[in-house]
Amino acid sequence: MIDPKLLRQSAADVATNLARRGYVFDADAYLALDEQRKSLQVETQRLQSERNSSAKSIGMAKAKGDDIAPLLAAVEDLGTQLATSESALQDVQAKLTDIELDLPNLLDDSVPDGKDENDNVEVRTWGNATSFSFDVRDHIDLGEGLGMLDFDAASGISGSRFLVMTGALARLQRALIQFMLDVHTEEHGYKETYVPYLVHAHALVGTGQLPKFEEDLFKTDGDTPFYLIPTAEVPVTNLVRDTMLEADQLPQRYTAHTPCFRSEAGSYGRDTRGMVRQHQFEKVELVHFVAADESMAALETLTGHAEVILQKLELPYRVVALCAGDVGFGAAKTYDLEVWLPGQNKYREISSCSNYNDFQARRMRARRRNPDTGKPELIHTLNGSGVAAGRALIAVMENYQNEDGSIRVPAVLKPYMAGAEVIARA
RNA sequence: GGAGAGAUGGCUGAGUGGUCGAAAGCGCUCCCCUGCUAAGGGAGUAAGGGUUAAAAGCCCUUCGAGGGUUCGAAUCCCUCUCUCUCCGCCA
Repeated sequence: MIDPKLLRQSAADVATNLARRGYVFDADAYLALDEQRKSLQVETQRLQSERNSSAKSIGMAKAKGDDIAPLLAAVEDLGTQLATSESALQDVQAKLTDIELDLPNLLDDSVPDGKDENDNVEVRTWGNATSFSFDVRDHIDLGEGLGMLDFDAASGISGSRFLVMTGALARLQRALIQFMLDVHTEEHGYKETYVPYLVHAHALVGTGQLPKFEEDLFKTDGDTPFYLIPTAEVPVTNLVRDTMLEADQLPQRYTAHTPCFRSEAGSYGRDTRGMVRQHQFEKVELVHFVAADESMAALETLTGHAEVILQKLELPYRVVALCAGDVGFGAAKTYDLEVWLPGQNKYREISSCSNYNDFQARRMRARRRNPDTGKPELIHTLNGSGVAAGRALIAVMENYQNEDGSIRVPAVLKPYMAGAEVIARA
């Protein structure tokens, strides 16, 4: 959520910033609504004040034993007036809140202009596109050739966008997850966490998936439904909801491995083949909680931590700065890591690292006490994939393939694969 | 699933219809005292919002959330969420 005070004072500037995303913020309509709110609030508060003082004098009169009947008569109409005024105020405030929850975050000035992913800016590359002396296969051919990847079985159980893996391939994904968690906890100072995969709506409002993106989520039945998490970002970031942190408790870094569940509504026809886009996938997530003035530096650090994973796996990748039109709803700035996939002959997103600044913190009421002023202030939150395990598995399969369809095990994963060098058809 | 008890400020915890935004303690800030340290004494210390150019001041809201009763609700009633205890079941 954008600071409502900023919206009121600089609505035009906010509209200009959001226009870079292609988002139309009707500043005049908002300000007109806010004017309504203001006059209703002044009137409501005047009536409330009147009620409070009369209630107080009735209380004192009663304590003295005086007759309170005339006092009661004097405030006869006040109740209904107040009720009318209060409910009108509530209506307007609800409308304002709806607008505010719908507004994406302000973009950082360093975000490049652009409409969609074609306008993203390459920041750096690492490694060279893997070269082969034979015709490369994609991960589907490789996995099915090994007899370890079965989309037919999965669709029989759950339909499209699910997969079944068996044997060494299933283990390879587990190895990737273990490896990533170990690097982040042992080398990058993250605290490993285990979190719920089913969450209440308010947690998703806190991180920004609700109320706007309900159709992207899976939801259980019942009066108080659960939502399946679309990313570990949701439960992990909500660790600081409604907290007041002391200065020495920041920064904090958390990592978690969770499955992620996404309905992929609206992505019909995209990546229908293979395991690139699934309803259920595994991911290792990184989350930072930092003081306000540290978040931009933290974004660089966080991105670097995700990059280390790809470097250790010796997978070629590039870092792109997302352009204004491609930055996600709650983020102020985002770097994507794109890994080289020989099977598609292009780079594909494997990690997305974002600085949310105070956008999520405001929704969650996550604050720290400023040691200089003694006053509470919103913290900043960041998160990034470190990295998506399903897509990392694809990248390993395709980049480490042999001519006979077997797959070499990356050096750093061998300890997690009982020392196996190669995955071959059994 | 059944029965019960709870949710109060940064934290612990009093408060069961009126002058209660809320005792006390802890923590924190400032000051004093003590030749170090430990300890002691005093004062201050919730958040969000409105009014304002800004501040001061004044006002409003907030005692888990939402409704209700009342002139008046932390306190009474209803619903929900969460926590704890006991029973049952269970990986």
